[in-house]
Amino acid sequence: MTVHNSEIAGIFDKTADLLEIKGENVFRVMAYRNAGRTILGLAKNAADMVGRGEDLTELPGIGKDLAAKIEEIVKTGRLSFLEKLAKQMPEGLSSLLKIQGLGARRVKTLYEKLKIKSIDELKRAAEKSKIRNLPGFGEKIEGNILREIGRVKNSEGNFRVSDAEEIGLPLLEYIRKIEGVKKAIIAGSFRRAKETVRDLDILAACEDSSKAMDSFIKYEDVDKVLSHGKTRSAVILRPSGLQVDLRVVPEESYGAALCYFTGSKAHNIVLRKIAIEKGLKLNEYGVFQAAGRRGGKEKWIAGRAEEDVYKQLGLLYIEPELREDRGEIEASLKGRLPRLVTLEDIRGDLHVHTDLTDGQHTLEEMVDAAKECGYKYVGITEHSKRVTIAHGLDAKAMFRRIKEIDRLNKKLKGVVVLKSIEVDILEDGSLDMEDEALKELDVTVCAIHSKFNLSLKKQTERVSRAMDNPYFNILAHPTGRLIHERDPYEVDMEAVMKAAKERGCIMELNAHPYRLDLNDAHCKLAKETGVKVVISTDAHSIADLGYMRFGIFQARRGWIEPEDAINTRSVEGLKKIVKRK
DNA sequence: GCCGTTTTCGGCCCGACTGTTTTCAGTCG
Repeated sequence: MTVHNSEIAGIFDKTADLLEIKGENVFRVMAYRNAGRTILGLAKNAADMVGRGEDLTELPGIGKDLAAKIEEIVKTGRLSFLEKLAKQMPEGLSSLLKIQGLGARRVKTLYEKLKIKSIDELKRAAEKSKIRNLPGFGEKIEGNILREIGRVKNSEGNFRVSDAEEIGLPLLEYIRKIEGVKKAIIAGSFRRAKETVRDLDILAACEDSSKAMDSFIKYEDVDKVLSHGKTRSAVILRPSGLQVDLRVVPEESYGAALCYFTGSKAHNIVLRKIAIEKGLKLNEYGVFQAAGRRGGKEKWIAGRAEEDVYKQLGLLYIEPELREDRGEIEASLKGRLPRLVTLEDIRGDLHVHTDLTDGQHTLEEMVDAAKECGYKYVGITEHSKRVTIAHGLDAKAMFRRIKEIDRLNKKLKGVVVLKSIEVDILEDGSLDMEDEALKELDVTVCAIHSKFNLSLKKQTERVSRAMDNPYFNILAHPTGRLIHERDPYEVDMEAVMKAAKERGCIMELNAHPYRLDLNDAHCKLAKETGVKVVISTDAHSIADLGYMRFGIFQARRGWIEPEDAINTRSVEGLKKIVKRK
C-alpha cells in the first residue's frame, strides 16, 4: 500500500472540518489545515519519508503530534483520531462546508436541530422550508443554500485556468473601461497561475468606488449578484457559473490590495506576521506604522506598489507564482529567490503534431507558425504506429518524414526543424519504433498512451525500462492526467526522476492547459533531483502553440529557472544536452 | 496543535459584507 500525499492531506482536511464543526479551538483546526497544505505541497512522498525514517517535525507546521499522525496514516491508511471524531460527528458533514454561506457554526446547527448530514438531506429540508426557522438562519439564507446546492452539483466550482481566462479577460476589459477606473487586474489564484481556479478576484483602483460597483453588476453576463457593497461585490456569471469578486481601492492602496488579493492566504498570513514583528501592520490599504504608546494615529508608510510592501517588510519582491508559503519567504529573506523562466526565454517547442497524423495543419504551416512565435527551432513529433487512431507512423513512414524535413530545412532561414517523434512506450517498456529509425532523429519524445491502470510498481518499471533505451530523450506528459477528466496514472515520480537523472533523460512539462503535466510540485522535484525539463505545447494546431504561456506559468510555480529547462538554449546547446553517452 | 534573537506558556492576520439581529455573529477571502 502506498499512501499518497493527497490522501494524507485529505484526512487532515476532514479532521479539521469535523473539529471546527465540533467547535474546537480555531487554531487547533488551523494547525490541521496547515499541515494538510504542507503535505500537499511536498515534492516528495511523505510515505517514503516515513519509510526512510526522516524527521517529519522538520516540516513547517508539523510537530510531534501531527508527525505521529502522519506515520499512522502511512502505516495503516487510516487515522484513528478521525474515526473517533466521526463517531460523534458524521464525516459527511464536511461536504456541507462546501456550500457557500455554510460554515462550521451553521453546519453544527443543521446537524443538531435537524440531523442533516448530507447535501441531499439539506436540499430536502430547504425545499420544505424547514431551514428558515433555525436560529441564525432565515428566509434569505435558505434561498441561498438552495441556489448554492445547484451550483456545487453542476460545476464543482472549479475551472481550468484557460477556461477562466477566456471568461475573465473580456470582463477585465469591461471594468477597465468604466469611468474613473485607473487600473484593474485579475488577482487571486489566477494571478498565481494555479492550474484550476474556483473564482476570479478582480482588483481595480478607482476614486469613486460605488460607481464602479454599480457598473460591474450591470455587466451583461451577470446572472446573479451575491453581494454588492461600497468597495467589494461578488457576482455569478452565466452560462459558466463562474464567480467573480471585484474589490475597489484608492490608487495609493493598489499595491497593498494587490498583494492581499493575490494571496495565497497562507502567504499573506506570514507577511502579516512579519509586519507585526517589525512593529508594523499590513492590510489591504497599506503598510502602517503602529500608533505610538501615547495613542495618536497609525501612520501609512507604503502601499502604492507591491514592491514597496515587500521592501517595507525587509523582503525582496516575490513573484505571484511563488506565493504559496512553500519556502519563498525564507528564500526572499536570504536573497535566494529563483530567477523564474519567462516566455521570452523560450527558443523552441519540442512537441508539435502535423496533419500527417492527428494534427490540423501541415508541416510547413506549423513550422511557419513556430517561427512567428520567435522560435529558433521546432521539434516535429508524429505519433508512432501503436496509436492507430491517429494513423501513427511506422519506420518506413518515419524515414519519408525525415527526408521531407531535410528538404524543408534547406529552404528555411532563421528556424530549424528538429527531426523527432512522439513514440509510444509499450507495456513491456520497449519503444514503438525500431532503433534504426530512432537513431536518425535529433531528439525523441516518449509517452504512455495505453495501459494506464498498471500497478504503481509495474508502471514505474515500464518507464524506467524504456529509459534504458539509449535513444530515449524526453518523457512526455509524465503522469498522463487530464485535468477534470482523467486521474494521473500510478507512477513513483521520485523513482522516475532518479532514473531520468542517471540516464540523462529529460522530463516534459506539457503546457496544454488540460494537462499541465508535470505539475508544480513535480517541477520542483525535478529541479531538486537535478533533472532538466522541457516545456512543450503538444500542439495539434497553430493556435495550440499559444499554450506555451500556461506551461511557463506552471514552470514558474515549480521554481524553474531558464537553466533548468532545455528549450531555453540555442539549437546547438539543445542538441548537446539531449545527447546520451 | 504549533511555536519561540523578548517566550516552553500564551499567543496565534485582518477587514468587508450579509442577514439576522437590535449590536453583532457568521462567513469569506
